[in-house]
Amino acid sequence: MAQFSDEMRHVFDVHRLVFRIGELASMTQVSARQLRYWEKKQLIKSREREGEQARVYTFGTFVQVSMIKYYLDNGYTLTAAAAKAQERDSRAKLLRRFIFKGLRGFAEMDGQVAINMGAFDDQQTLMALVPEEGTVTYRLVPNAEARRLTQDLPD
DNA sequence: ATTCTAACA
DNA sequence: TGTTAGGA
Repeated sequence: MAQFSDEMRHVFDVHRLVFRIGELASMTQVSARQLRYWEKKQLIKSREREGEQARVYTFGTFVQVSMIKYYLDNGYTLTAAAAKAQERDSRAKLLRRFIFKGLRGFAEMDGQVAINMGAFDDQQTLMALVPEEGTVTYRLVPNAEARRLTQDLPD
């Protein structure tokens, strides 16, 4: 069993899932022309291979392009679609932080238990105020204040 | 075979 | 945005 895991580990390493422009184009139904154009508009990124000139895209970019394509197909302009995709990505990252470490940070705000949900942006942290009964509310506080208020739970 | 940039019948 | 030229 351990041997299977060792041998198959590389299969699940997303860092190995990189694509060239033709592959990404067929995967997402977004033309190579569009991919180059979107990159020029700073909507997506590609990294260069050492010694090569051909673009290399990561799995994350594949997801990003897929999202932009989705919103594009639903009537959004390119710029708006990219913004939507970025927003979705931010929410996903926030949710992931919450799932993996959000429950470790607790604080008390206004006499209520609050969960530190992680950095919302460069300056603010999202706190979820959880009353004993009723609706959970959310508040953005400066990162420094969130750090001061939050008490990490022991492992 | 595939990708690159620049340019447009 | 598509497509094509001309080079790597």
